[in-house]
Amino acid sequence: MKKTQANKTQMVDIARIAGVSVSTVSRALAGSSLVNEETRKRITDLARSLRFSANVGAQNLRRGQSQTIAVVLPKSTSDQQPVSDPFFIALLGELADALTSQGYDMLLTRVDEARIDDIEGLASSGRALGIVVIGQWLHHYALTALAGRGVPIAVWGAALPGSNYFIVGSDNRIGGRLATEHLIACGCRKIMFLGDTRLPEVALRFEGYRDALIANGKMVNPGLTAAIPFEAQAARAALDDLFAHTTDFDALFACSDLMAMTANALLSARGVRVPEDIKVVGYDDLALASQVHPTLTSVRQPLAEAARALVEGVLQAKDGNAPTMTVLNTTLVKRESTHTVQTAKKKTSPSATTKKQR
Amino acid sequence: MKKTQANKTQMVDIARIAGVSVSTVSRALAGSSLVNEETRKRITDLARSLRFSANVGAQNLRRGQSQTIAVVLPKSTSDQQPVSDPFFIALLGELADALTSQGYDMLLTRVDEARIDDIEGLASSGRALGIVVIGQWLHHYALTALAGRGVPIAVWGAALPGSNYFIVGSDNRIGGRLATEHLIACGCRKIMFLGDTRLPEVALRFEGYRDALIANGKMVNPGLTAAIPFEAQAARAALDDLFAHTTDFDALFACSDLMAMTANALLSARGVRVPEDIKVVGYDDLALASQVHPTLTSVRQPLAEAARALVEGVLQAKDGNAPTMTVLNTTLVKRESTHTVQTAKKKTSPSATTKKQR
DNA sequence: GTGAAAGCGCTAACAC
DNA sequence: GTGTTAGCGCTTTCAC
Repeated sequence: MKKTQANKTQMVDIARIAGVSVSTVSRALAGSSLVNEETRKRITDLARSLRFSANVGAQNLRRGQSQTIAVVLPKSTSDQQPVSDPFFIALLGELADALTSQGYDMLLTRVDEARIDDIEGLASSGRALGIVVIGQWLHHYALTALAGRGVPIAVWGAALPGSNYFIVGSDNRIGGRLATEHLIACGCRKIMFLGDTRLPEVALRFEGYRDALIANGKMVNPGLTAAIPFEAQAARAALDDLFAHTTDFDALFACSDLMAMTANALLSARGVRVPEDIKVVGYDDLALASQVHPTLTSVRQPLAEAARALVEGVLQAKDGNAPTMTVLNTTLVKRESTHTVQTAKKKTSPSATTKKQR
Repeated sequence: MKKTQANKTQMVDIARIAGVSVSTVSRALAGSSLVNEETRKRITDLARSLRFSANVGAQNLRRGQSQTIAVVLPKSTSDQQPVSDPFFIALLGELADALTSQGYDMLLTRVDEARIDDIEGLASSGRALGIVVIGQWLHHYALTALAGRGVPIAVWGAALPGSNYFIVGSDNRIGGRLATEHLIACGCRKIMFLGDTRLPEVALRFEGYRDALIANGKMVNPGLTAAIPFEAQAARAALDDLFAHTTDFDALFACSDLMAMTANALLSARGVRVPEDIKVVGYDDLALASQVHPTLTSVRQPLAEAARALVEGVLQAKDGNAPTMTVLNTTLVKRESTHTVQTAKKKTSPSATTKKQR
């Protein structure tokens, strides 16, 4: 008895039954016009009734290419959280759809940030034709090295001029600006910026924040900046600490919705009301943003477009094209957390209780 | 010039440089003890410095098996949401880790529920050795058919006795019971059950709910049941409608944290306080449950274990073993949303405003 | 229009 | 210990 792949039907079986050669089966199934219409129908019908699917590995081997794209979700070594931010998940979902609709398989891998270099194997082993890297990154160097070695990668992140790999991101600077302008328009005068500016994307959002302040004749107040991390637990601790020390602000601009929600929860627990006492803007416009109370004003990034651009990027990278940066539009979605309230304001508003600067 | 896989180094290159045959390279890299220690070292060093990874497709083809497991996330046709519930994401993350740590690749696919049968191709094409199906399902029939055809599947869901495929789930009945008992212990007397009992898992949770009521000498009140769907938008609409018609309850037991949070938000918007006026228990114990205000009491399902069991399940299914059902422990995590408050209760408590039954 | 034959990159008998 | 050889299931020349 021949050693064969766990009794799966294969082309040779179909060929035998149909009384043709394997090549004809292959051609028929590939929709080649070289094959007689009648035999083609016979073969395709047979294949369908046998629930035949061609062995993809063999196809790839023969064709010298794969139809799979790897998606890499970095996880920080410290943070053992399964998946950090819902935002990445949303992007992941869009990626899955974008890939599927274009006929690619999606290989999902979570890699320890410390071993980011390992992802090269995904491409060099032929498992995937290219790699999409999602996530916050302080990894510019590693990614540059990978791309330099010819690994096809496209990265979700901030547009860093002169990088040698494909980057897709939203316009963080405009995003920061829109959020801040809205808060200013709501009458806020002490807008606290929440986010770690060491991250390129956050740095750009901060620039937008500054742009908006300056355009309105204000200055950036260093006391109104807090380097809150993205990771949930750490963010909560940092915010709690922050609010324990100061409440001398009348608005928060948080660099993620998760952060904004956590801030809301902590403020709420302290008896501070949103939006009456403090207005809050988040970033990402998660589905959840419209489910919580108060519903959250947020900066939306066009995820479906992002996914398409990332796929396009890897494919281009694979073909050896020069890297590009795709910057997508951001928009502000206004909701309850920045509503301007008509009713008499409590004089106990925290923004009135302490003096500027701590 | 030979047609070769986009200039990737392969075994033959290493063999040439090392002055040995391809088989020796293969053996050395596989860690075979048959090969001389010295040559092995030479070869492995060479491979490392060349950043060589063996072509996985060729390996699989030759070995007649794949090291990939497909994970399927059904999406309802109506609901165009990228990914429905954060719970599934959390499970997905755990699955990714479980698979990685056991040396398997994860192929992620989202399929339209209507075309659930298509997933057979993932296995029959050799892309994956088996399939993990995640998600709410009214698909028992389709899954049974798949398993009947020999497709190795393991499913996250409710334990349905006599099924022909591997099932992993948590103890929904105990979960429902724990939640309800806790609410009873908190002094609640009109506990509303939120969830669509057409779903097997929800039906079991409802049984647990009933168990707890009966054990405490109470009866199930049909007016205290609402078939809220899991999907966020629909859930919000259904809850909004529910609360518009009745507030004759003093506790909510929601079948997902997402549902509980939405309920919280809607109640909050109506001026109802949690936990002072109404106590709320969710299900899933999302990371978010401890980030919102009030923090949410919830039933936890052990996701890491679940992931391991699912992987184990597919592997067993692939080997043709008889299907098993794995029922994991559920535990109750108590948080603010069910705190018993000492301070004087407002008499405007909604639970006191209307009469039993609507 | 169809078949025969070669070979994708690798592994595993089987020789030596 | 190492090399030689024969495929894994498929696609694609090249014949006819």
